[in-house]
Amino acid sequence: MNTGVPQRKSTQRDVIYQELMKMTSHPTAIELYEVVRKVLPKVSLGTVYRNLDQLVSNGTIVKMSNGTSVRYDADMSKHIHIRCIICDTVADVHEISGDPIDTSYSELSGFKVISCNVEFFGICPSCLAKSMDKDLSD
Amino acid sequence: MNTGVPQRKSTQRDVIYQELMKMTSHPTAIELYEVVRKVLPKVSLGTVYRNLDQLVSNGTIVKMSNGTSVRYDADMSKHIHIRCIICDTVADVHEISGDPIDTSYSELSGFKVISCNVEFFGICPSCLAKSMDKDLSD
DNA sequence: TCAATAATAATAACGATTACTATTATAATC
DNA sequence: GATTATAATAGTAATCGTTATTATTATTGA
Ligand SMILES: [Mn+2]
Ligand SMILES: [Mn+2]
Ligand SMILES: [Zn+2]
Ligand SMILES: [Zn+2]
Repeated sequence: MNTGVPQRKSTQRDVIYQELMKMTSHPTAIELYEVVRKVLPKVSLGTVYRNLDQLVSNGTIVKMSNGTSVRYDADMSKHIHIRCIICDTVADVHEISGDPIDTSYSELSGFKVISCNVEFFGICPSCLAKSMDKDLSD
Repeated sequence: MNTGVPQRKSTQRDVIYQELMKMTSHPTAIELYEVVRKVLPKVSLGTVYRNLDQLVSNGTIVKMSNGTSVRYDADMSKHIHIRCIICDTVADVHEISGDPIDTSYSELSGFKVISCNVEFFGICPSCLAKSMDKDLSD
């Protein structure tokens, strides 16, 4: 078993993290699994899930969800996300001047704050174009 | 079937929305289902899911997710959320002065913006107290 | 009243995630 | 280097939130 606390070296975890770092697509566990398999063909999906959870727990990566899919991001630089409600693409918005939100808000409720996710929802340029095409053919 | 667009009157949808409005707990679909059953004992879980989706689609309510549970909120006033990573409680933070985030950030990526969710993650006062107790008994 | 069809209840199916278990890999001790 | 303890893994089964299906019911408009 593994409850996330003790941690010894693991080739699988290293590859999972390295491959995630290379990606800018905010992959799901399964999408990342397909990538990791190319390096470690015998890796199991459970190992990907377990290690992603660990990496999230110790603050090495972040995960986000819209209720449909859970996506992971190894980019810990300050940025927010926007997700297309049509195709589920997640794009980064790095051009943040100053703190996007005031962390002190959260302290009002007596919580010990660990992390924060700011996520916009909308329609991506590609899906916008497609819906234009559709409108024209009416 | 129902793809969310046409909409005629429905007792079930009214009760689902009314009961959600009474709650401040940000219930899951199943939690809300248990409440709605007390009013409409024959309601089906699928109806709750279908109508919640509809209400989200037309902007009447919002949903949020941390990857584990999807929760719904009928409170559309400007506020953000903080969720306990231990017990999954979601609390409101209403004391927002001005916009918590600058919506213009998202426009940089060419998306048509529809909504935004700001969610903090942390440990709630109750779970903090419990972890204190635990530490003492070590 | 009557047709058209949106919405529902009941149930089956699906799929992402988790749990389980025997085996393997790691790190510490001797 | 051998021994030991146990974290981590691969493979698989089980779980469970959500969707899909379908026959039936309710709503709306003519
Ligand atoms: Mn990102
Ligand atoms: Mn709220
Ligand atoms: Zn899109
Ligand atoms: Zn808590």
